[in-house]
Amino acid sequence: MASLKDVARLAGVSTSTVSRVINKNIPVSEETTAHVEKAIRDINFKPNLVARGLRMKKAKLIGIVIPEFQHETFTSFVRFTEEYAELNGYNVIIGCTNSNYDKEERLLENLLRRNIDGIIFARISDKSHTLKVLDRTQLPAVIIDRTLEREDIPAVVIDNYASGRIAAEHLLSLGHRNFACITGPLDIAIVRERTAGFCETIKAAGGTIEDKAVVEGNFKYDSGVRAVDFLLDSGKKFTGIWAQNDYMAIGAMNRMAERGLKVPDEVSVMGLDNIETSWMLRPKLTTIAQPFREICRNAVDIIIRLSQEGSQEENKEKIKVVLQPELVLRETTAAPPAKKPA
Amino acid sequence: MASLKDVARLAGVSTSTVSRVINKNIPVSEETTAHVEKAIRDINFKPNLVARGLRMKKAKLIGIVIPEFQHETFTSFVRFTEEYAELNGYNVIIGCTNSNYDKEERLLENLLRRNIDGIIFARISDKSHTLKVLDRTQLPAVIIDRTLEREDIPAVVIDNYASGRIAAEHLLSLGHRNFACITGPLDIAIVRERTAGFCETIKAAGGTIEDKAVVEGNFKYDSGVRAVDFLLDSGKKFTGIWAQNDYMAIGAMNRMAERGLKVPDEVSVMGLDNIETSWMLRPKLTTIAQPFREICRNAVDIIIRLSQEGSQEENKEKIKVVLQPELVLRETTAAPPAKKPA
DNA sequence: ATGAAAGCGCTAACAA
DNA sequence: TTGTTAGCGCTTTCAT
Repeated sequence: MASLKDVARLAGVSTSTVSRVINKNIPVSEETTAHVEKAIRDINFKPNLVARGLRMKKAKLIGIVIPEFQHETFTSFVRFTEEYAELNGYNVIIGCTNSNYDKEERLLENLLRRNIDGIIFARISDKSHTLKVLDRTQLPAVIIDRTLEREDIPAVVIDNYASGRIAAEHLLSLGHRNFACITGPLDIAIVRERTAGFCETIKAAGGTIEDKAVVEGNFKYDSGVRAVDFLLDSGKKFTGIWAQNDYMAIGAMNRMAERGLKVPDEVSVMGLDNIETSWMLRPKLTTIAQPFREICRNAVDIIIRLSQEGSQEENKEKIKVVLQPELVLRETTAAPPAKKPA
Repeated sequence: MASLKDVARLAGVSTSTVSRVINKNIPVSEETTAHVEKAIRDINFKPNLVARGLRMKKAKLIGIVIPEFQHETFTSFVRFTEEYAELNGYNVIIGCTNSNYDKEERLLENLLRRNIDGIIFARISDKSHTLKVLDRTQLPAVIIDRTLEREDIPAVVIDNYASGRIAAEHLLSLGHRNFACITGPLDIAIVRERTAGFCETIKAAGGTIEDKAVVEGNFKYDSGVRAVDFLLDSGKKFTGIWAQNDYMAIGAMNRMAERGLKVPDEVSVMGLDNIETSWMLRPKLTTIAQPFREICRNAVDIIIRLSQEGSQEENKEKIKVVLQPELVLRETTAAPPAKKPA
């Protein structure tokens, strides 16, 4: 691999001149520029990013840390982060914690030792050790898919209240009056917002959703199954149910089918996320799409901006980007049956 | 962040001594070692990986390049590569080409400029420019999920012939005699192997699979749909069908349902991969599992070994690891109906 | 067993 | 506008 020095020798200039030509930050005469550029082309020179990274303490590298790979939401985050980062000349190091505290710590540490430009976190915990390290190091960081108590870390999220509202409005517009909801873990703020959006919209429209018909899940398939069992076993009446992600919605839907409830004839089901599986099922799941690409675009933008600004202390405005989710109409919602369900 | 120099000063030794203590490659007296280790602990020193990367021309970084994120197979590759790499102290840079030639080139180039230790490719093309670059640079590389014409690049694959055999054997054992198959793109060697495994096993057992009942797909959902349309429209008789990945199998299954064919009562369907969606469907898809974790473990092992050996020219043994797929029995296969299907 | 010094490839003062 | 020099943080001869 050719180095700056090779180019300099070939072009008959100093290495700093070559560096200037490459970085275009300091004026170089047109003539010299031409020579240097020719030399660069001739030996197909590309600056070594490790050397640059050592010198500048950043090297166009972004880290993304996700809690798991099984949920398509997280692979979508990785996908679009990589896509948008690469478009901007950044590469991305990927790390998956599996919600393992130690691994999260190791990951963060290694990323720091690599002089990365910034980190994007999906779903980090409020109490995470990571947050302290982030404070200490001043490393640009963005959190996506949830917010934290402390608001000094930039966040990109969807309008979670709106997602609940959209679900409720759609179901209400079909004529439903009795509802149930399967939430994510209630210690997460966005989950409470989603729930509020759903329940408040329903109540404002005169619909009914009992407290006991709001069942806490954990975003996994099985918790959708269990929630339906609970709802049915305790005799809750509902014709419309919203699960706060697609996996739970699918679990719920399958379970209802097993228990003889027809979707959407007897119960309408909605999810959130719009994962691939949601349209491969029969009936296809009506859901609410998260704008994954937009989320990542914003997150990457923030990292790049922060990293270029340097850590200008004054610049501590709170950054919070809120994006709008969108209804995806498919086959699991319909008007409620004429008479009340069992 | 503390540096080697800080440790050296604190311990009252030279930086080279500290380096030796860390790398344990050159003897250091027990006493000095103790001092240095204490100093390291005291200031919580961790060697900067960028500096090390510059100096050593490798920095415990592995690249993985996939063609897309939509197929769960590829995210699984990323998942387990990261998992196993991290276990060995490596981080991974992820790149997705979207089958875009230019991006593949840029990605490779950037990885090289980062002095990575090696690259894992999923599904690179035979004619790829990348292969030439790989030759030139001597960078450790492994290809997974397909083989290349040229065999000097290490490969980790499943026994694709066996996957076809397993599918056929299962269907035959249920009593099926008439078959169809939806393949991947036939220009890929593993696809031809899978097809051979399936067809040859069927024929050896006295079953029937017409040439025209082997339909070429492209591994995507839609091609499964189209294949079923073709098979049904052209009046092919079959009670057992194998699609060479789960997406096509699901497409096929949904399409058959739409056209009034009951799965598994009238037709048995099998896939390959064992993606998450396959068990969320109803009926759950009977399929063949790829040992994703094992594939990645092997790939990472090879990279690490190759990268540590250095490029010992003599050491050019062909590396090819073949792993066994495994039948996953679920609900889409059953004995064929008593009378022939339409 | 240890230290001094050079250098990986780059950028950024500082001089000229 | 350009070159010289130092240095990012580490490893590795080469001395001692």
